[in-house]
Amino acid sequence: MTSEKAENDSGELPDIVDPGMVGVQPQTQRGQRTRAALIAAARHVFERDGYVDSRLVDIAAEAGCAIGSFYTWFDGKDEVLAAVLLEAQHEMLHPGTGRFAQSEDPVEIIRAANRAYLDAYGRNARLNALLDQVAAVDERFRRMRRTRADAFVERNARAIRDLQERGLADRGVDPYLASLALSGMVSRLAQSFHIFGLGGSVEDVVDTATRLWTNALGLTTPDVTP
Amino acid sequence: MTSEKAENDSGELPDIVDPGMVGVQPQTQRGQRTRAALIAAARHVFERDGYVDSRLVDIAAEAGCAIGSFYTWFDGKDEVLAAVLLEAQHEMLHPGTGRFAQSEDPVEIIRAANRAYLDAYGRNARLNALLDQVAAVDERFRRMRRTRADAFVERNARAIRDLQERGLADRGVDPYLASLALSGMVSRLAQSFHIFGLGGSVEDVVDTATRLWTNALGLTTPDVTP
Amino acid sequence: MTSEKAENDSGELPDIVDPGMVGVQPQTQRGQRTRAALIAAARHVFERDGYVDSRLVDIAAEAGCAIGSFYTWFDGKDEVLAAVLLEAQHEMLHPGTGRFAQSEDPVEIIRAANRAYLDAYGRNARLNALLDQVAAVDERFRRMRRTRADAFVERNARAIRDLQERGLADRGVDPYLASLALSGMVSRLAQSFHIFGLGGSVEDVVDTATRLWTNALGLTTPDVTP
Amino acid sequence: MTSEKAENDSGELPDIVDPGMVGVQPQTQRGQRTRAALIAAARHVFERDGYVDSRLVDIAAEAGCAIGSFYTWFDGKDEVLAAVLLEAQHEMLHPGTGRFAQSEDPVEIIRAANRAYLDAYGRNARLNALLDQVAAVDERFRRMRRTRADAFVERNARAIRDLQERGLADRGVDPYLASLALSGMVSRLAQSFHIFGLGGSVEDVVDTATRLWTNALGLTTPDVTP
DNA sequence: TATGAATGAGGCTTCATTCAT
DNA sequence: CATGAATGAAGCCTCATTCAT
Repeated sequence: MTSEKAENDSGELPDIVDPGMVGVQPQTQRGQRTRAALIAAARHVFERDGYVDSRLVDIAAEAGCAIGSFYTWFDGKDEVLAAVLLEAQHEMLHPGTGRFAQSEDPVEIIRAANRAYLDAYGRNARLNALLDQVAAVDERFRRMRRTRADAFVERNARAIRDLQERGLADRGVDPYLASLALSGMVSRLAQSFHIFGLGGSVEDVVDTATRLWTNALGLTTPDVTP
Repeated sequence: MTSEKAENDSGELPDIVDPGMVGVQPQTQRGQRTRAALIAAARHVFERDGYVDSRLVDIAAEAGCAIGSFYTWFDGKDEVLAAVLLEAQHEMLHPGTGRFAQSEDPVEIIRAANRAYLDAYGRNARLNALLDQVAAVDERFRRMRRTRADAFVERNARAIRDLQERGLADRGVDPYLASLALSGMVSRLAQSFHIFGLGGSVEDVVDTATRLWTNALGLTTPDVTP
Repeated sequence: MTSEKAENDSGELPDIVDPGMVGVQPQTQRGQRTRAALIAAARHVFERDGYVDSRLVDIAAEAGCAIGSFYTWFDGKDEVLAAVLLEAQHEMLHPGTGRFAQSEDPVEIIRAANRAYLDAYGRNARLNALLDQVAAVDERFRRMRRTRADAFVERNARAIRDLQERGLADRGVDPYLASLALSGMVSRLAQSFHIFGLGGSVEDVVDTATRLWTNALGLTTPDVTP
Repeated sequence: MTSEKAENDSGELPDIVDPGMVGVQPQTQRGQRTRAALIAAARHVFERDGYVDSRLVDIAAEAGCAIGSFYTWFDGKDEVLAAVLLEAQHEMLHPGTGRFAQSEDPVEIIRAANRAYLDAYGRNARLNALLDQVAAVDERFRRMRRTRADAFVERNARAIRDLQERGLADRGVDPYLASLALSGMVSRLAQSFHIFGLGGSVEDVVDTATRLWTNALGLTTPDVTP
């Protein structure tokens, strides 16, 4: 487990953004409003123009306040971005598999997790693309993305190890490496689907991902009869 | 060859960079030298500072020529980058699976392809990271990366379809989607290994990738005996 | 007393800071406290950061009050500075030579005055440096410093004239010019000693200053025997 | 001797400004001209507006070039100032006592030195004031001023020691401290005269300075007859 | 009185691009 | 072809000051 905060018993994933990184906290309602407006405006502008090409002037204008007010709450572009990501991280980290988790069938659990991941990715598609962009440019956000990815990889690695121990999954693969590979596979599919505009239905993608995942682990028997 | 997906008979992958994008061709030896020095310098500076944070001034300095000379050969930063990528694209597109391709065993062919991909990725790791970075910022390079990725996906999709038709691979998955997923999986592993510094040996990664890939397609029988 | 050179009968030196320049006088105890805290904080911040580089925000923070409260009491940075100097001016103007003044020996009187000056300068060294800094930037404080310097020059000029009239000091020099020169000399020594960190003991400096001063006026006989 | 470069045999004072501090050296005549124009313009603007209140825009405008060109040659305001001072330092360090130096009479030598100092100070009065201002704000220039002052103090200290050894000057004072005091005295007079607008003629000031200086060292016999 | 958020003019700085030699 | 100086639009950021609560 490389993430900073240990995962709790309920299977929650740890937070990613260091809250100390996100600027000053307002002490009045008015400040609250302005700061929130700035974060919303920043998300909008970032998603529209990209991080690199965005301008603080536009963010302030979109938030309906002066540029100086921006600096009342944030130290710069990177700090609002951190705040934007902090706001979005709950949604992005907890895809909400809960509703399907009651099933006993590992395959169904995996299918549910994949569908949840794809959905959550879609709801924050532009923000995910943004994080990719900014991670390519700024070390701090690269770490942030890495931490987020690790959270999923670790969780899935545990699940795989569990299946292996129960004699359900192929013991010929290292659970961590396998998780890294398969989690990456799903993440890539999500990217292709939601960002690059891969055609087809979500269900097809979920099905394929699940089939490959379970085949790979030996949970299902591939149909290879000629 | 500028078409995105065409492939010639010899099994070659298509070129990615539009040659019309890479600047002026020198008429003299002196020009030849300057232009080549600029490309080498650009690659060096890009890999060191990243595309966004690099400065033409540094590239010219590294190449040992004046900034004016840069504009003799290229129209701007993006054009040198295109030239840099053009120079590297052969290496990046043709990992050189040839030596193992003679084997009849599909598993060995896949293993060889995975190893070749990982090696090639490693030899151009920083350039790959660079392409990721720049793709996040510039549409044209996004397309370029996409084209490159597509080349692999298409090739692998054909291979999968072939295996399915020969009754060797699981018919339950769409060959294109499966290729997209599995190619992405290997690409992610390469990224983790060469860029993010995942521990372990290349062989472990190759083994895991191959095992998962072949399991997923039903080419191998996973070991799940309790 | 705002006149520049007037001196009252008791031999006191005139006040330097125009009381009309130092802001609003509080009507309540609470106001009293806040205002005093601001002055103390301002002195602290000014001495730490210098006048030019200091920020009102820091002064307010140091005083433990909001920036708005600052403007309740002062109109700006210059006004607090004036208040700071007003608080310190008594100490700076009246070095307290009294204890030695009873001596009849002119040399001893001069020595006592020099020692008193040096001591007083030291007790307010940082504030003196601050006044120098601010005088270089703001005409009003330049005048203030000038007035303060003049007070000493005038007093010493009278003393020199007195010694000349009593046949004890060299009549070949203009008393005012001589006072300007010798007062400046001692002031510079104080600066060197307390601000620039000249080595040596205070006594050495006092001795040298006194010897040179009295030699220069012919009060003592220099030792020049080979 | 605390200055960086040792004084040469001919009695020259060492340079003060570190030439490595003054920006880029032009490689063409055109660059030469622009850079020189910027230095001249900077001196003009600094002397008119003071260092703190001066704006780079004004300097560039005065030099007749774009603001970007300023940054071609200097890294910022401080660097031009260093260049300005470097240009002026020869004049300020070598007042040119030569014409009177042939006299054997120590008193006449001192008088000549004082007159030369006062003249040189006057020719660069505004620059001296500027240096004072900036020294109050920036450590680097404080050191520069200090070095310059030290050069004079050291030179005069040597002269005093020499006179003492020849049995001409009061042995009761430490030569370095005495030089510090007397050099400071003359410097203060120059300041009063040229910057603060002290009335009277230069000759009067020179006479007083010389009389006090020589009295102080015992080179002359003060007139104290009642 | 005290608070703390809002304001915005104005300075600084960067660097891709142009151009005269 | 090469050179290197000139250009200036465009962002960033600061902080004294104002103002509503």
